[in-house]
Amino acid sequence: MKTPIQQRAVKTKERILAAAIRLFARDGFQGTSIDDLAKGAKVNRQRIYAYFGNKKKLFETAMLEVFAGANAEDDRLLELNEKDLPELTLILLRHYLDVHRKHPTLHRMIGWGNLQLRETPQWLKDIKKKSFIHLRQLYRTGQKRGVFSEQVSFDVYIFTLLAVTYFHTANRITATQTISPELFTNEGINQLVEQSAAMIMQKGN
Amino acid sequence: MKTPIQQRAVKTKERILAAAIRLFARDGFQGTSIDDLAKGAKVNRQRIYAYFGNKKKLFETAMLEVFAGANAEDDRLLELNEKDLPELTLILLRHYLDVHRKHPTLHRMIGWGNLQLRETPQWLKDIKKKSFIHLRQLYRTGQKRGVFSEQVSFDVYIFTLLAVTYFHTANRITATQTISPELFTNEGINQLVEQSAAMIMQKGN
Amino acid sequence: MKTPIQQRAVKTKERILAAAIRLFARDGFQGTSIDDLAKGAKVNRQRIYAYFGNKKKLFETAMLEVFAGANAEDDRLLELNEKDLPELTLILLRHYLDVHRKHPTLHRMIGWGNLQLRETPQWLKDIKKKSFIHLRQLYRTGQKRGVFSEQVSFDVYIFTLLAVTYFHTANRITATQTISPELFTNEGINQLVEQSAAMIMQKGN
Amino acid sequence: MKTPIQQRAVKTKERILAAAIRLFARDGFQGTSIDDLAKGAKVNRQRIYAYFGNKKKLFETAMLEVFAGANAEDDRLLELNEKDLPELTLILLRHYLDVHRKHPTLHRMIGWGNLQLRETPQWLKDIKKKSFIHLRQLYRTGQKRGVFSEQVSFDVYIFTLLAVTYFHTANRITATQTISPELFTNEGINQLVEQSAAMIMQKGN
DNA sequence: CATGAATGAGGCTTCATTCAT
DNA sequence: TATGAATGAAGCCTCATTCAT
Repeated sequence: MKTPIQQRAVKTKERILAAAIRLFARDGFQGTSIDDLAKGAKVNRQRIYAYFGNKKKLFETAMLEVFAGANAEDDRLLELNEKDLPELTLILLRHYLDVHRKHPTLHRMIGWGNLQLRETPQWLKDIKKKSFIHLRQLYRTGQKRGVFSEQVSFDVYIFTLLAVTYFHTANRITATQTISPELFTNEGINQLVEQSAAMIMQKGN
Repeated sequence: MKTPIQQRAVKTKERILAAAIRLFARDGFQGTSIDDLAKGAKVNRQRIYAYFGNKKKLFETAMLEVFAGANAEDDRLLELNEKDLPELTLILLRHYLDVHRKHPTLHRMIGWGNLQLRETPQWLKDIKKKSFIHLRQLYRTGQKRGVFSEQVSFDVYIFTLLAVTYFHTANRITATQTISPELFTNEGINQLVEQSAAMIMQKGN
Repeated sequence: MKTPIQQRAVKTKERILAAAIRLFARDGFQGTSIDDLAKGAKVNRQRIYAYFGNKKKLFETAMLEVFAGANAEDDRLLELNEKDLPELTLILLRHYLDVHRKHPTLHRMIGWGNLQLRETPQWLKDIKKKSFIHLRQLYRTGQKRGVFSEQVSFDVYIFTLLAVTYFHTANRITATQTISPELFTNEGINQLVEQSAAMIMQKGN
Repeated sequence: MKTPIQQRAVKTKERILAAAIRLFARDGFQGTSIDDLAKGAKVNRQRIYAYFGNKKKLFETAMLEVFAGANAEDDRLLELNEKDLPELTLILLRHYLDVHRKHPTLHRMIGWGNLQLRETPQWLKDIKKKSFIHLRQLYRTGQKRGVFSEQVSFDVYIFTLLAVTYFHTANRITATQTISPELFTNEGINQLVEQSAAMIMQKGN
């Protein structure tokens, strides 16, 4: 019994998208050819155009898919509550590092996007909104309780956490040489997380 | 004493390198063609091969040039001394942001490099060494005087500062949407710097 | 008696043929893709192959349809009789211009055909025969009565009329520039018809 | 001793243009591929782009070349004078037929142009102006002397002659079948010319 | 030193057609 | 009857590079 033709198409489309994510993340938009994609997906070149229009649209679809996939992890953050306040920075640093670890294409897509996009894509907007609303409230509570400084806004706080985790993931190659290779060993990562958290949360000290 | 002909050659070579920096930073290695470079430098295509061998070597030369140029700014950091300790974090954040502002190709070259290079280039190795030696000593002094926590190593400290400034510069496009557009206004940048510094240096509070 | 399904098929076939005439006339054989045809007829690509075999056969069918449709207008000429002899040239010029006006795809199909066909298609053979038999007889009568010169054969006479009307219709774009734009205004057309008729029929003058 | 490189380039460019005229005239814009052109000119594909930009520009250049070449023949018409008035129609019909015979690509380029161009190309303008100024004056003289009717403008007169000669050349394939094959034999052409001239110039009869 | 000519490979995309449901 | 999936070839054009002057 053969697979219904529409399901075959779904599989084909998925194969293309999977290959697109893999290859675009690795080699970028310009570094990936339609031929590479077709071979990577084991698909006829023309199928790509049938399903995704052109290379650019496929790239955007792949990018969106990666962002959405990675961002789904942030749902876990909604379960954080006041009990977690003392360790919040540590938890968030570990969480964002973990997201990058689980979604190794994410930082590369962010990188390619920032380098190649001239304008901000609208679909990015609010992608992190849901978790941020929750975290912002939690942070506010933390400020009232003296866990966080009143001087430091939530935006700056979360910006710093995202910066550290992104920078650590994306700039491994240059930072290994320019700063210190030890920060990128397994042990180094732990130290980084703990010391960063201590530095940022030293209010309580 | 150079002959006029040699001087012309130097000018030509400089024009090519300048165009290479400008175009490679903007469009990346794959996004820039030899023709673009030739037109950008107002030079015959063949001159590029005569002076730089091939496209890849020219890219590497351009990258090195950008890194070296930007890094020269760090010499200013050697003048920092113990009097600056209380405001060190603020000073450094401003300095690194300023470097990116003065060398707008830097973060893009770092980005392309991190995405395209498979291995760490050796020449990056000690590029920041000189300023770091000085800063590390200063930081140690700060720790002894209780300005900085003993728990936080210099590597983590400087890593965080570089992360924040790089992230702010390089991820403007995505971060504008996902985090907050206000962090990228002139006023927002000041707030970011001051609050970050406060957060990181709050030991004293 | 046809079943609903068969009627649907007829409608589909007609839609395809109508789209084919429209698109082939406008863009030619090579300029029209099967996809264009399918979209133009709001039909699945495969239907075209089911009904017409392939692109070439569809083109030939469309061409034949246009020629036949336009030629049907010539039945009106059968009603011309000896009373019309003095104005015959005028009548015919107006008639052929009118045919082109009513069948704007005709001259384009003639054009594509003459440019693309290597050999004369057999089905064209006697397409104008019926009206020509009648007109030839009328012309002979005109010659006997001194309306037309004995020196000029019917073939040359009718050839000239067809040439003038076809040239005016088909070569608008080039003739507008090379000869005179005024011949292509509404008023200019009338002048052309009347002066041509006068020129050709000036025997009586 | 080798050919100077610039002369080689000239030869190459000429080969491309010659092939373009031959192939575009035969198969049209869409029917001719860059590969066909490259092979036809025994040239690397890329040379076409180096010298002519793209396919469309090459087509336009070829078209212009054909028109200019054919039009140069019209200089002969400047030598016509009042002595030729009685046979002017005959002379012109023969001349224009001769032009088509010597420039067999002309009518095809006109055909492709009329079918494919949406707007009138500006460069066509005035291409026939020089000879027309002379002929118009001659025709006016003929009218004064009673050789041509005052009723018939020069524009209509010359339009008719061009229509007949173009139609005969371009519509051979369809007209052979629909009108009469005999008009396209050598003898038939003579009859056509003479009878047409007689018909148009019968004023004097 | 500098230029323009030339090349072969590969880029993205669309084509006419056939297959499977 | 009708549809969507799939294919391989070919379309135009640009690429990085080398050659000849």
